[in-house]
Amino acid sequence: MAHLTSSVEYGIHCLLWLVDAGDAQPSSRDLAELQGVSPSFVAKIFPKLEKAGLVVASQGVRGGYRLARPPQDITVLDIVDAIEGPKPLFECLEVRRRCAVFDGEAPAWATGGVCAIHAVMQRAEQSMRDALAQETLAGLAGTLACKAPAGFGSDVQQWLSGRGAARGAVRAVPMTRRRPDPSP
Amino acid sequence: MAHLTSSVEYGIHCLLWLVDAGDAQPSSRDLAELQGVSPSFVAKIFPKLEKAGLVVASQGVRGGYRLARPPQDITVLDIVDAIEGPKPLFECLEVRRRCAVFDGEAPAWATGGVCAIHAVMQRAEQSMRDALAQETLAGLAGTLACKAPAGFGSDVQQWLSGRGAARGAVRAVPMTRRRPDPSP
DNA sequence: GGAAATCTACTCGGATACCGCGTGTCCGAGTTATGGTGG
DNA sequence: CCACCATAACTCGGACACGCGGTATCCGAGTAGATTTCC
Repeated sequence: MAHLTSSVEYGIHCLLWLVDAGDAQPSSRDLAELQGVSPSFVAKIFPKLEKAGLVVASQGVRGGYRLARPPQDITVLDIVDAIEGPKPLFECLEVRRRCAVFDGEAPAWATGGVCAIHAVMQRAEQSMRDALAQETLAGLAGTLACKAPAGFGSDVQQWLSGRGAARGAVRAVPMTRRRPDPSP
Repeated sequence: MAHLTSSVEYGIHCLLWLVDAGDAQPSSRDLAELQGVSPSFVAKIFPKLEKAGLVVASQGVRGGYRLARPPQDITVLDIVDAIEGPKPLFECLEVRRRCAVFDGEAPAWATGGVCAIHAVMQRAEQSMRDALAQETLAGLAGTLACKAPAGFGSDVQQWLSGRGAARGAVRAVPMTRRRPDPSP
């Protein structure tokens, strides 16, 4: 985890819409246009969520994504790790080894164990991870549901269902099958 | 604060050397060469520490830096904020306002208060900041002093004092003052 | 001998290039529903 | 009426540019100390 990027923000917002999506399987494009953000960019995020086992993908014209687990079993930390990868908050450069007083060879007492500064950073990172792990998708969705008026959830469901039903329903060009050649 | 950069690591290491520097005022160059890192880069970090009131600078050939406060009054969080500036861990893009269901104008219930996702990130950041604020320069220095053998501290002091005494002591070119023109 | 003047080396401090990562976009491979076609 | 098949649109998934922030470097302004010179 480096610093929390906008990819993480998009990912969490998308997964929140999936919590109440019902039987619809919104595509990454549906979710992007529902939120007014770049469809290409959202499409780049979802493969990471799928590899981490947070969502499952369906192929084809009616395909899309749905949550792989109940929302109460998905923490914000899971999402952050899935999108940003295992990058630590702090990378120790082992400056302590290069002290000029050592004359080229660092003694064992200087290189043993974890660098004290590194240890502080690791504790801080662990505190942050603990805080992120305490919040689940279900909890976030509940908070949002309390703020929204009663009919909003079904409005969104209708919007998504309408998008899904419209896929491939209208063919721009009517089918013009080339007839088998009737003559010699 | 974004992600903890190597500037922060260099800064903390330098300040730790200053804790036990005694009366010597090491220059940024001294501290860099003591640790085997780029003097130019270290020289770029210290002005930030000075503006934040963590160190005081002395000009001139025997100039250098010393701590502005007792080391027990300088926390790791102070150093991180001084070097990285006030950047937050997470910048909310206010995606919630752009929901397509709203048709261009977001209702008040959607924009009021703090975004739920943003709130989670703020809590996580606060946990990290609390962890960083619990550790002081004095605490870190004590941990390191326990690891090092008895004579190490005075060895470093001698190294720094030697550097300081050598400054400007040997003139490469002896002074050749141009005499006032004696005759017209 | 004492004091002023001068010079040097060193310091801090900010302005300037290089590079990697994140953001954003595009295009190809694969799959499913569709609608016509023939038996 | 039913089974089959070719088509097309849509999906996912990865490969390709652009821009910004961090890393690293260099150079100028200013000052304290050391040396020299004069009274």
